[in-house]
Amino acid sequence: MEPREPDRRMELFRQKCREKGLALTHQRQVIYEALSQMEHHPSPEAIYEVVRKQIPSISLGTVYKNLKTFLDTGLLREVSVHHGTIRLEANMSPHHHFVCTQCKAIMDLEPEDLEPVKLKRKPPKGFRVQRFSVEALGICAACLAKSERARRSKS
Amino acid sequence: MEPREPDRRMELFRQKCREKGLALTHQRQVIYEALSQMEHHPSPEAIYEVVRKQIPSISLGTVYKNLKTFLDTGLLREVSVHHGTIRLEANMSPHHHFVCTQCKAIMDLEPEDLEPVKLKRKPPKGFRVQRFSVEALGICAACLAKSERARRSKS
DNA sequence: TATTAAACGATAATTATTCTCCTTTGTCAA
DNA sequence: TTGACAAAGGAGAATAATTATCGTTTAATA
Ligand SMILES: [Mn+2]
Ligand SMILES: [Mn+2]
Ligand SMILES: [Zn+2]
Ligand SMILES: [Zn+2]
Repeated sequence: MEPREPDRRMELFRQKCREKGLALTHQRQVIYEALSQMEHHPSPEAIYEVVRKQIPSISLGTVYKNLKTFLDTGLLREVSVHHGTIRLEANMSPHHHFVCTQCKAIMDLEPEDLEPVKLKRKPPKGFRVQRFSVEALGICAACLAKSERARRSKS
Repeated sequence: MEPREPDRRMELFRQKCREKGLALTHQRQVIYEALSQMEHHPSPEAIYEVVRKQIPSISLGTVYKNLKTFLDTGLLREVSVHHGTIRLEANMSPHHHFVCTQCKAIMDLEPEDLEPVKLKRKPPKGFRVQRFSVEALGICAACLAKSERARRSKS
């Protein structure tokens, strides 16, 4: 992300790990630093290829495990909101979606229910925008009720 | 999609198949009809489970093959834009993305470069929206150049 | 410095998807 | 109608992405 100040970024990372009770392993630091220097929103494999140059013995499993841990503790963000199985629809009219991040339920969001999406500036050099996809991410009624119930039974 | 007029919908489907030179098999019609009656933006597995009730001998491979064919011919839409491998980033500040649908390249779209995203109406009953994800889908400069070159060498 | 839970590495297992290959079926011309 | 043939289907193997298992190593901390 910030190309300058890598030391500060890593110091924040170490602090966050301490806060969350995560052991500060060499692997974790190299994985996090590699990802934060990559501008391309990489896949685990792509991160693995970079990290391997510094720790040739690291395993792909370790990369996956730590990326998951980092996601769970809010150190990283998943760009690909639906990266699981493909989801399809026959409704070809332009529209958007509500997506429950827990159960992956998808509901329609009609374009007339949304303020028009519009760029204020030009896209990156040479990029041709064809359409916008808007997703309202959140929690559906069913999942909300479920987590309510869980919370109540604990207290 | 339209709960009424299933006959009209299927007639349009058959016409589209003829146009595109796709054989009108029983399997294809059942798959398409099943999907267009499902409101839930299903996965191939979910479609398979429904279709199996009408054609118990159908194979999952056939479902996958035809969904792909339908996507290629513009009969269906893929809701999950990035359904491949997971993509990550360390940049936790709220922002959006440009996504090349060919090579899956992802570039940042800063929120100040976009008109604010806002719902005009309430979300579906009980749904709690946490954030919006906006993706400007299109073709990146590199892929555009590549397809230009391909087109030119053909003519 | 010794203890110990957490993390690592190797590898097996799982899941989603695609491919291969042989059989069946839809299309189209006669 | 029917016959030829390419397209499509079915079974199952193969591949890709991800997760789980388990014995070994390491970071935390007393
Ligand atoms: Mn939809
Ligand atoms: Mn980004
Ligand atoms: Zn839900
Ligand atoms: Zn591209």
